[in-house]
Amino acid sequence: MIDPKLLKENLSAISSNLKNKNYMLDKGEFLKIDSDRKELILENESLKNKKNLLSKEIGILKSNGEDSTEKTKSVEVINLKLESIKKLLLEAEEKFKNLLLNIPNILDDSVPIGSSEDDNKIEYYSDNINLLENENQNYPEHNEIGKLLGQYDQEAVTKMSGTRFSILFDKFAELHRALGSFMLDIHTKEHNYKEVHVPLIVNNEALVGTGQLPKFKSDLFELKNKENFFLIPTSEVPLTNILREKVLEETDLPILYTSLSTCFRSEAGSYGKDTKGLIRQHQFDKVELVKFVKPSDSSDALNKLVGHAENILKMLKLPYRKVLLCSGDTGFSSSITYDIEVWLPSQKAYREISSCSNFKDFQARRLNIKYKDKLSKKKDYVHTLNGSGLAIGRTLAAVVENYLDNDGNIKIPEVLRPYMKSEKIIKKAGD
RNA sequence: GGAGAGGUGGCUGAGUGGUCGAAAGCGGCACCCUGCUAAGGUGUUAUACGGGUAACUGUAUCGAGGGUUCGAAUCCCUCUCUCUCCGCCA
Repeated sequence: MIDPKLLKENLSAISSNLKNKNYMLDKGEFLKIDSDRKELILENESLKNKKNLLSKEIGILKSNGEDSTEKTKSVEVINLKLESIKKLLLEAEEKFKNLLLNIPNILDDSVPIGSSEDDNKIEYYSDNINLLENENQNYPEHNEIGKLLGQYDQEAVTKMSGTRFSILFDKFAELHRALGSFMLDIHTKEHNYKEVHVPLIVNNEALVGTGQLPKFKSDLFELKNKENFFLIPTSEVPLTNILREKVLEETDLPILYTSLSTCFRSEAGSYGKDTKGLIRQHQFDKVELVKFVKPSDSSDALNKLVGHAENILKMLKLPYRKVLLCSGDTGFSSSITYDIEVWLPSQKAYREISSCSNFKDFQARRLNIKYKDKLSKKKDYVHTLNGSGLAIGRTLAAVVENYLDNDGNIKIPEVLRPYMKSEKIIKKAGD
């Protein structure tokens, strides 16, 4: 959530900043809602003040055995007024809050202005270590490879769950598990994150806190037989909500959490996109990285976070590039976002495999997560960041496609071999 | 799922209808005293939001929400969390 005070004081500047994110702020509406609310608050408070004073006087009169009916009547009159004001105030507060909850985060100054992904800024290409030699050849897609190898069966899963789900067998299943373990091990042992096992179902408030709600309900799966329950679209939600309503000591920071979890997305509005394979699923696994840091550290923390995601790709020797998203492509809650895109030979394209964002105080404000400054002892909102480290299904696809050899087998990346019972090659089915 | 007990400031813990934002102690901070990392003394010490240059001041907050009342930490209802016991279960 945007700081309402900041917004009010810098209305034009912030409104033009948000315009770059394709959000049109109605300045007049904001000012009106804000002043209406303010007026009601003041009236409410002054009436309560009168009431409190009178009640106190009544107490004194009564203890002296004096008559207090006059004053009691005055309070009754005030209470009637308060009742109607309270109603109006609640409405005004609701309106104000709704407006604020629907305003996206302010963009960082370093975000390039642009309207679509064409305006994103590619900052880095890795050495394309694994690219197969013959670039003109048509490479099979990971799902086709999987089918040939007997590890993947789209028809079977469609019968039980429908499209956008997958079933993996045998070595693919093992590879999937290995990737998760490998990533978690690197993040916990080398990047100092604490591993967390999270719930896959969360309530409405948790999702409002991280920014998925109220605006993006259609992207979520909501449980039907139980009120106010949603499947998580990413473990960012439970991980970030761990510290909700907390005041941390400055010395506690930074706090780094990582989690391997299943994620659920309705993928509404993406009909026909990425219909094959593991790229776009209703259900997928992902290792998530979440950071809570001091505001002064957050920009550095983002660079490190991106580095942690890149590290996994480097260790897997997968070709990738790093992209700074332009203003129009940066998400609702984010101030600045880097995407890591992995090379998929079959698509002859780089595809997003990680998205790393600095939310600054946007989520912390919604979740009320603060820290106490060591010197000034003042409380302030922490900054939160998160990124994928990485999406398992897409990583598996990338490994399968990039490590395909000329015989149609897949070499297991060196770093995964300890996790794969020293299997080096996924053999063709029936061998 | 059933039965019971409980949730008060950084902590311990008083407080069952009025001057209670809340005693006392501990802890913290400031100063004083003291010839030395002891003991003692005095004062101070919750948070959020709003008004005022400021001194100061208003509102809210005793797990959460609602109710009764002129007035609620205190009475009533609902929820939630913790603890104990029983049942069930991976």
